[in-house]
Amino acid sequence: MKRRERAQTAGNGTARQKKLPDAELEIMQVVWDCSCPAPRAEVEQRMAEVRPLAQSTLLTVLTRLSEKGFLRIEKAGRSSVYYPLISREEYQAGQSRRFVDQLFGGSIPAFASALTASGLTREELDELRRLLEEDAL
Amino acid sequence: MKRRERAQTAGNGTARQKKLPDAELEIMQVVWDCSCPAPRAEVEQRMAEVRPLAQSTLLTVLTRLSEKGFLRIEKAGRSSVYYPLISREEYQAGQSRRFVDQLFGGSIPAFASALTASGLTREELDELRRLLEEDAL
DNA sequence: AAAATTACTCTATAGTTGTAGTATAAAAAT
DNA sequence: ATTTTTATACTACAACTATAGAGTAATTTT
Repeated sequence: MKRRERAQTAGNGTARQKKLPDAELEIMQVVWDCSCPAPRAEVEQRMAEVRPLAQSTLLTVLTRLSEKGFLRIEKAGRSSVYYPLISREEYQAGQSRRFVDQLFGGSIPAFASALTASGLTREELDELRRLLEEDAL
Repeated sequence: MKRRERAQTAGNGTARQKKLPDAELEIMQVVWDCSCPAPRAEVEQRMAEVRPLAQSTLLTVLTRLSEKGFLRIEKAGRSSVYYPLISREEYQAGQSRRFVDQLFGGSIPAFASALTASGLTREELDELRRLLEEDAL
């Protein structure tokens, strides 16, 4: 059984944005937290604070992220730097859409109920409502 | 490297609810759509409408779902019926929480922006806001 | 220049997911 | 009782994920 070839883009476009597995997302988040481009040392250091991983593991995952088109790895002097090829915000937006579609079949009422029951506090829900209102302007 | 044993519960509780992979979620959705308990024939038929799969594939995934504690499989006469051990609403609520935490680090403003930029229409966003307001009562 | 350090690549392995062929056992039909 | 049908279980396997050890090449230190 052959499966899909890896998209080289990872970008959004009209096609469905691919979901990153947990470990890859975690590391992508760290890269997004870093300066851009992100020097290897900074990625490594921040990662160590979040969740210690063998260096080779981190490097392996970064390579995968670049194969999937989420990062570009570039040599800067002796060491590497990492350019995110999709912004955190783009990824978050794309995944939000996917989430509503996949889990709720696009139903906004179902989504709203789930948020209400999700364990978010009343304050957080109020804040969300308020921010949606602002953003609507 | 040994990895975590499968939780037998799948329920919510305080512990983090495990995320189902795409194929399993798709089938779980079909089961939720069925009468409860869901007769095998009904599951099979509805699944065929959504996305045709070899019968053995469907059965394999259903078995996995039961191993993960999301379903109970029971014999009813000659054939099986499936009891969801977690409701669709519980699952949706748990995953919503996980989503906000994992992707936005719990940040409501980031979540709100992502929704705004997600491609949901203005009407859908308004509806969401309205429903959150209602639910807050 | 030899030794040590650094930075990375290659290789490896166990577990997960997606998908399905084949065997087996029970029941129904002839 | 034999054949056919059903219903399910067992087995399989390739791609994907999580994780890391070991090797290698370049750079710095002594």
